[in-house]
Amino acid sequence: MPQKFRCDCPFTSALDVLGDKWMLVIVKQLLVDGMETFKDLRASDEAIASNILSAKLKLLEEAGIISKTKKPNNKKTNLYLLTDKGLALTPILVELAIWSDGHLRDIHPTIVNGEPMALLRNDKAAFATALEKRYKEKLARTKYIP
Amino acid sequence: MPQKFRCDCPFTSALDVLGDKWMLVIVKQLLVDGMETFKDLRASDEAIASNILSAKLKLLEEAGIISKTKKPNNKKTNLYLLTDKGLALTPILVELAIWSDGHLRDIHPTIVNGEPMALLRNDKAAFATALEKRYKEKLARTKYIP
DNA sequence: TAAAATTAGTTGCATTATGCAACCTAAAAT
DNA sequence: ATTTTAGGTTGCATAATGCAACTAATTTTA
Repeated sequence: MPQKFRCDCPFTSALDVLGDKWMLVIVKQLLVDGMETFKDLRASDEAIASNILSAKLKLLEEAGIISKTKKPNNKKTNLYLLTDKGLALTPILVELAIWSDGHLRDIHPTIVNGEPMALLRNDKAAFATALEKRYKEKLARTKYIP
Repeated sequence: MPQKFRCDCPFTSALDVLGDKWMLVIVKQLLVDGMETFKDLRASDEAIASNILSAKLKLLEEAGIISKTKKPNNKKTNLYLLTDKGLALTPILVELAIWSDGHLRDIHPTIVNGEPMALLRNDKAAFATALEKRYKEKLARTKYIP
């Protein structure tokens, strides 16, 4: 079924696609945590159930945010990779992390706070660019079978 | 009940608070659309049900993103206003709109596309600053009864 | 000042989304 | 040839969201 949109507002429309508990988390796992298979995503700290993961991967693919392909020389393992449309979500993720860093530590003190967070605070545009660059290099290394 | 967090990831933690269909839409209505009362929010294009609105306003207040106060000289009408923590969500909203503008028009051609979108495209930081400045001026004009 | 309208909700019930545990199939590894 | 692994599906439980009707207090109107 096609995506439903509540109205013509650009803010709201993004949330019609992305506004749930899992969509952006999965994008983050692919972009930031280096995950690329169903198994990777299942085994994450976030602990998504396999039926939910399956459903969300379908939605992400329908939305054009990820593409599903096979690992080279392997008929079993699927690769889930971000498209350009999915990579373009990087600045949103970066802003989410900045807000967490600045405004969530009081109620969630164990949020990670190492070197990468210092980089993020220091120059968010550079942080986003670095994430995108790293991911594009990974794509270039991956023998991509569309 | 206190907020539950899935893990210590700053990306995921923001989504534990904000990742649903309504939280950021309500923040947008307050920040961008100039809404401030229960009635305003109900009457929006997004058409939220009153029980859901009621529940989400409670959550937003518990999270410290909005504060509830009374309209001056009026015992009936409640004002919902963004706190600093809520105003700090502006860059997230701006990035969501940029992504919609650039990547959602193919599947949702009626997304608004006027003068404000041109400003957004041209300088997103200035756009965010202008939104925050306008809101702070509005707060200054509002006789605030905390 | 009494009646009408407005604001800010609540309540009960239906539908949809998410979560859990068990299960299945095909491919890969042993 | 057998076992293990990857990528799911299925059935059922719980939680989130949606709809329509209703209420209570305040404010406006007559």
